[in-house]
Amino acid sequence: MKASVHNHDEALKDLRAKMPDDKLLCDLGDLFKVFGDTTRIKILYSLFEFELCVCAIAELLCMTQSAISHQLKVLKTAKLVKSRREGRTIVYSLADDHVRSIIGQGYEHLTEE
Amino acid sequence: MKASVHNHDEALKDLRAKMPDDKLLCDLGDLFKVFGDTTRIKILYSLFEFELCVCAIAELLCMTQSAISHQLKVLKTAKLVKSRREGRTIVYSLADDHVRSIIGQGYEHLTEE
DNA sequence: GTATCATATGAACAGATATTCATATGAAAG
DNA sequence: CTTTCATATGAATATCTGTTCATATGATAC
Repeated sequence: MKASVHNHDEALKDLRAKMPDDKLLCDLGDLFKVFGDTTRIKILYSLFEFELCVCAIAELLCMTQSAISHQLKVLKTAKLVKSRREGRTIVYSLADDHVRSIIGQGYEHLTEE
Repeated sequence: MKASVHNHDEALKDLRAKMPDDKLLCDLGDLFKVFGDTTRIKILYSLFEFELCVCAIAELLCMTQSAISHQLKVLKTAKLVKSRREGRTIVYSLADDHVRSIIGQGYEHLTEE
């Protein structure tokens, strides 16, 4: 695992102490992985203003109900969306404002200069 | 592509007009995909305070120089890190503050309640 | 009850991706 | 100019992931 000869032990000793634990970093990666798919980004974006039922999202994005349902499950597991039954349809909405913030930051990074 | 019988054309007509174009949504997904890997998150985190050379990161994360180099290329292509030559080592640092903001928002989402 | 509508789910397959290994590049030291 | 050090890169592989297809669940209407 020794990748080099030159020494940075002093710098690394300090850094190692400050690094968050593996579990957290792993969870962070997993969270962003959820944002890292065009379909899921589109679903989240479509829920920015209104809540929508599954088939509305499917129709909007021109995709299969099954595909949307699978992705909604991923989003729900990550607590990015929540759902509510209304008769026989199930209505999804954003879970909280972090979704908007995170996407907003990403948007800024992309559009800036 | 018709996924249902019940009608939401009025709601969708409005929404369709407001959706950002596909290219942007795709780019957003691609950006978050870069954050969606534990190794890359660790690399970014290790650069939060100091700049580091490739072999320092490899040593810190107990990974191959090659693996780190490959991931640094991904991060650089996404403009999340920048590099500078210094003698025969190459020193990497965060490209801008969006990285910290985005990771910070993710962290909040995870640790909240 | 039975039929229909809305959604969920499991298995399977195709495409994407992270690491490894071997090697190439490129700078400094001797 | 040869050697060594630091990094980059290409190909190969094993793993992961998103969609599809078929089907199950669960609620309403008749």
